[in-house]
Amino acid sequence: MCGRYTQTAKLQDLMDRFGIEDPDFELAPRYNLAPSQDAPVVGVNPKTPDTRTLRLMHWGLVPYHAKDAAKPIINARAETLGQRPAFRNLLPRRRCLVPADGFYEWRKEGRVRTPMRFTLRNGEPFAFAGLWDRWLRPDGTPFYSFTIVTTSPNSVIEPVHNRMPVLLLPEDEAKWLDPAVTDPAALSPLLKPYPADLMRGYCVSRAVNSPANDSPECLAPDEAPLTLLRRP
DNA sequence: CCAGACGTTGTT
DNA sequence: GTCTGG
DNA sequence: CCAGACGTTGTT
DNA sequence: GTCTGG
Repeated sequence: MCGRYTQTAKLQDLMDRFGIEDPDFELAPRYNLAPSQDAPVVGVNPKTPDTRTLRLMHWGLVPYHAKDAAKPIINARAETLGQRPAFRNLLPRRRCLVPADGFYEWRKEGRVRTPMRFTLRNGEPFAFAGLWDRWLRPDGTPFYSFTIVTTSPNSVIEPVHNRMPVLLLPEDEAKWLDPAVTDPAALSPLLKPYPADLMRGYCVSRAVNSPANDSPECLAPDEAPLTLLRRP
């Protein structure tokens, strides 16, 4: 999973906590972020271990060795992160936090697919665990991109989907961003399903289905599926 | 050794 | 670049 | 993830 | 059906 999320508040919090200066792009809330779009990401930069970079990156990892950007990777399985050739070199040094405050999954009932939004119960923003990379376009200009780590679902997500994105516990965010931490064995314990009792989910408008709809309408609780079943 | 892949999800 | 498959 | 397209030639 | 774009 994890092919759509919301990001309306976490940035300032992360900037404060990690001493990041104002970015050179506008901070605008996003209600329906989709793969292949640009999203703000806080990354560990191996060349400047004492600082964190906040920049817009393309959702859909294009590995540095790629010949073209034709096959972006939007998710990475936590279970095999340290083994896959494409990821094992990124895990030690190219981790990132992807700020968010909700994500969407589609519940399947027959052929009806109802979008649901999952958030923390306390409504606080959070961060997905991500990996990023830099690819060089044919013209030599850098292209920054990231992927979101997924894991097995907790009991809140499980009725809807067989995977869920990794939400880092707030107390684990600093470790995920610490360039001094390079041991996969120290990192993989962070990539667990988020505690179910701290999460909730609710149905939202089918407006979410189109990535072109990037408005607060995507956040509003919706009971529309019931009206579809109503008979005169 | 060289050639070719390097990823996930969902759906049937 | 680095791993896998042949 | 969903929505929407699914093509070629020649010319600049 | 399958790929691309958002």
